[in-house]
Amino acid sequence: MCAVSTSKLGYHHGDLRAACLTAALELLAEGDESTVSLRAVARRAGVSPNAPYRHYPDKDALLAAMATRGFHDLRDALIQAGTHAAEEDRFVPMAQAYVGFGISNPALFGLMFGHPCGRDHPETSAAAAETMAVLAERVGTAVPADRHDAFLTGAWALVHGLAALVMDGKLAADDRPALDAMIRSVVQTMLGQVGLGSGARDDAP
Amino acid sequence: MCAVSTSKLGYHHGDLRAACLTAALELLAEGDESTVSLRAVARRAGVSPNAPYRHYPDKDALLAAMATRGFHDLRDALIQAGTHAAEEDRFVPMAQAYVGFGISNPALFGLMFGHPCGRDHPETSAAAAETMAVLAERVGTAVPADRHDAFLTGAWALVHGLAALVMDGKLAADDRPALDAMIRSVVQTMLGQVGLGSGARDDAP
DNA sequence: TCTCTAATGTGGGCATTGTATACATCCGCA
DNA sequence: TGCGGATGTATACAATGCCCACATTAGAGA
Repeated sequence: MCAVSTSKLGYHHGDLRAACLTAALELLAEGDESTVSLRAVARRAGVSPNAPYRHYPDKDALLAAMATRGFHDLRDALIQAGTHAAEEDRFVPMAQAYVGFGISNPALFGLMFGHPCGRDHPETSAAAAETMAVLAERVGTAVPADRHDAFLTGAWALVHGLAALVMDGKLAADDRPALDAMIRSVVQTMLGQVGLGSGARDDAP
Repeated sequence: MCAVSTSKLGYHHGDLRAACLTAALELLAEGDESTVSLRAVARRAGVSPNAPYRHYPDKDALLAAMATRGFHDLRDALIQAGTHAAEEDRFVPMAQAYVGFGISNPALFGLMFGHPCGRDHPETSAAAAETMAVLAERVGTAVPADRHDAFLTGAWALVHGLAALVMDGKLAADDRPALDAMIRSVVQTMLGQVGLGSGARDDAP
């Protein structure tokens, strides 16, 4: 996996920076945010407790790097979802991808949006902005001009709120197809009036 | 403030349970979630580090109690906002109250929705459900029946997403009136056609 | 009024965590 | 060959969550 002269893994690790990041993401996926301690990360990377400090000034920096990775993954998922749909009906699959990302990576999602770690880290903020730009760009074309900003904000808030509520267990989500159908129904109900959405279709694809 | 036979505050505190809760809420308001340590709470309550354990089995129980209080406050704010408006235009002030609560108590809001502490605590879940029931009840009357569930889910997701995004700094919110105007614009754009919003009817109740 | 008991608060202690400092080791370049 | 900077280690410290044994007190029953 590593391609940076991995030969013997002796005193020097090779690419400890990346190893810490993946170890931290694994730990986060296996548990919740409290599972990610710098020492556990170091342990998993097979390295002394303080070694990560050579690559991240403090724990928040590691968390911010994780959040950055999360935003990039979310961005890619949104792009892919957007390309597989007709221009007028892009919003539904993108909403499904957005919520789906949250379902698949709940702790990471919480880190990306809930944790203050990204606030002071420009890389994380940039990644977040980039992600939202995808949403805006892919959807903005089909929006009536007079309500452009309000609609974009509303659409973004809608998907984000859906994801947050589903992840919080406030909305039933045991079954993925049922969840996708629910998202489709909600999105079409909310956007069908504004000029987006595909009219009156409410069957699953 | 306390009315539980506060006489001398000697060895026994009088109502340490409540004192811990308010101390914890103060600490949360002054900083972020990491500011709330059980020991700091005990310190502020003027009591030994382990005294809180007589009233809360562990830290999560205290956090859950805080979240419960938060949900009750949010519920009250929603109720009050809903009563001060005409029936058809209730949703805008309620959305403003929802977001306003988040702005005023960002750390508490994050605790209420982001933290897994409320998951295992039925009191917290009940308070959350109660809060959402207010939103649903006050709005549900004006919704077309065929899309009832989808609309309620969407409306809830919309306000919740708005709050989350504003609090994350993704949406400009330096000025409160401007924020309220933005919320009004977004909500009316998304909901105006469905039967709510500032719409076409003008009979006063 | 006196005593016993359970509730409540204290004190000491342990493992874990984030982080600072000093030291060891190694790679690349002169 | 030798040296310097980058990288990892060792040691240490304060803070935290939580467990245990003990002290204190309030209040019910005699």
